[in-house]
Amino acid sequence: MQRPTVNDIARAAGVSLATVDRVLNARPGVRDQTISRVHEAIEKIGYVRDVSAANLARQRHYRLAFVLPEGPGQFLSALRDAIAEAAQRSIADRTDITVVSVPAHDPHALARALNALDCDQIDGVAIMAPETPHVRDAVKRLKDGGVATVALVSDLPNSERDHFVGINNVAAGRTAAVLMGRFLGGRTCKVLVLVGSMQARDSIERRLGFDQVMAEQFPSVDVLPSIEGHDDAETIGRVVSTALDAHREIAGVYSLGSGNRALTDCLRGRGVANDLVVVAHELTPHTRDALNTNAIDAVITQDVGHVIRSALRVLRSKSDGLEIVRSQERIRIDIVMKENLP
Amino acid sequence: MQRPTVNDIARAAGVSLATVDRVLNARPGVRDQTISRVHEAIEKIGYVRDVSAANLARQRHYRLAFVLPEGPGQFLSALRDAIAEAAQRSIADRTDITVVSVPAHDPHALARALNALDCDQIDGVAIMAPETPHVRDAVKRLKDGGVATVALVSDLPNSERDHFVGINNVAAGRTAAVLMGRFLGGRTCKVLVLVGSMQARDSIERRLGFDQVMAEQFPSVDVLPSIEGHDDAETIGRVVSTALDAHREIAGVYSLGSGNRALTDCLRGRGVANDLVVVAHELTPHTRDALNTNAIDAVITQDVGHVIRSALRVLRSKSDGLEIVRSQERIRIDIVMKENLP
DNA sequence: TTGTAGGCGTTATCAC
DNA sequence: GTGATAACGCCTACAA
Repeated sequence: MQRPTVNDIARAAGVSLATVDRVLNARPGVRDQTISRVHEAIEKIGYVRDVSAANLARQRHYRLAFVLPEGPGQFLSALRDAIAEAAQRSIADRTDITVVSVPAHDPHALARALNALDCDQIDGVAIMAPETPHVRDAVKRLKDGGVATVALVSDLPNSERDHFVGINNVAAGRTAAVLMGRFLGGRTCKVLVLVGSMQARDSIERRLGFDQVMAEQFPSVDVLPSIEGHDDAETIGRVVSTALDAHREIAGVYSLGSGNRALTDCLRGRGVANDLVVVAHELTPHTRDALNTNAIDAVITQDVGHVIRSALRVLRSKSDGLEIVRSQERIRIDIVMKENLP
Repeated sequence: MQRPTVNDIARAAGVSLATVDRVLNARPGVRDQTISRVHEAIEKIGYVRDVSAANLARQRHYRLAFVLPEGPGQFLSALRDAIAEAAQRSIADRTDITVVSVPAHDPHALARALNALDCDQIDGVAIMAPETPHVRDAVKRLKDGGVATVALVSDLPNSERDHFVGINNVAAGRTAAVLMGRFLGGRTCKVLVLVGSMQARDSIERRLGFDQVMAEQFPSVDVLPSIEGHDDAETIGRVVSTALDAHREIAGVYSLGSGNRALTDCLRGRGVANDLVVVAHELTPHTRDALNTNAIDAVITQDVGHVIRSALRVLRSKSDGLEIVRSQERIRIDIVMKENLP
């Protein structure tokens, strides 16, 4: 009652191992008649290829790289941690993972880093970066060099990446809006929107989705123009305070980038943290803590572990020329509140 | 620049392959001195065992079984589908999966099915069933027979199961309550609670968590006693209608079991589907559809794919006597609304 | 067009 | 205690 092997096929079809292998791997040099005989045997005894054994024999190793922006930020550290953990596990799985860090907000350094990747030394790359012409060119070079490429967290829609691993940010913004609107409970009021920088496409998309839903479903809420915090604690404190002073009717804050620590500090400092409805993105130690203390009401996030594991699966499949199961690689938009904190 | 193998260790330590293997697998019959010599070599050249090769040589096969209640129900079908998909993928992974269906609500049939499992023919079992003394005994028998056992979706806290794969239902109920309370927006009103049968421990726990939060945070909402639908469409329609007639102030419905199809049909029939705040459990084609048509406002769910894959990982690890990474096996409480529908 | 033989990294069964 | 040596299921020269 063992699982059938290539030997069983060979015997059943009355041919040799090599012929079976040629058929299995669709290699040339076999008569059509023999091919069908082998296929029949495969069907009949229900053969399923043992992938590990195949990879072992093939000496297949996957050399993958992650290109990430440098800098702090708890989301990035979480991503790095997830990569480190995956790398640890993957080493037993004939997969070597390298992390390339590039200075943030430096398109040229990014392009240099991407162009420094040797297509012959690498099977796949996951890139987290804003899209620029340089990046597009670099991705094209990788593709031409036969390297599988995925965009990570932030899509590169106009580049020839093989896949995007991350959430739909318009939908994420819409989700934030529904929570905000419903938590505000139909009040006539204003909502502050805090953003890192207006440039980032993620922020633009989230804001877009947020505005759509607020306009459609919660017309009594006035969504103020975005204020930019530039990922800087002091700046965030200042602009948020200024806005709160200017608009007394503010009942909610939507934070769609990083800088949640500075935001909640500011709100706590003014003693309004528990009164305002605050919706933020990305589950980090800070936002987790803020949920626990009711300074943030809901967090929209994506599971970084899933993101990384999906990227790895996709890169391996693509570099083998296999198709992926798209449904399985869809990253979910998670809603986290104090009560369902993982 | 290849990855080091057992041969490299053998050469570096000046011993044979067999000795290296004995050390690697902690088998007896090696001098302490030799052991440390080998360990040093392993450290020095940074060896990591190739799991696929090991499994290949070991001829290890995992024979796992899922014991599930019979009957319809979209959650169960989703679970079955997920198992089928996992089985499909696992066949290439030396794992054979069997599904055992037992009549629902029949403790003796369940016990018989569990006792029919041959401990020598099976490595692990995942059980989805209510806990009874018979089940406890059956689980004990499996454990004594060296079979790994996990409880699936519904815990068996007093049995000697190795692990529970599923969500904390008290927390799930609390999550439902926060959404319900906040979506009701501070109104003074009543909430209907619909349950399949009051017996199921999942339902009891969810109701418990729900009541906790409603009492603590939303005292203006009156949560009515549970009404039982017994998973029967007609019954559900009747009891829900009766309750709605009896209490005009009902503004929300919490459905904590199955029967969501009948519930939404009833609400739609009365034309109140869009006015009431409805929170339900488990994402199925019906609840998905109801979210899209605004008949349900939020669904608390768990990813069945994750549940099954986690169960498989845990069963494999446990049957190898390995410890699991608990954090990685934690199933999340997912909140799904129309806007973040996967 | 087909077959033979050896090897991938690990484990297991023998001898010594 | 230790070491050859033959599997495991598959792939790939090289022969025929």
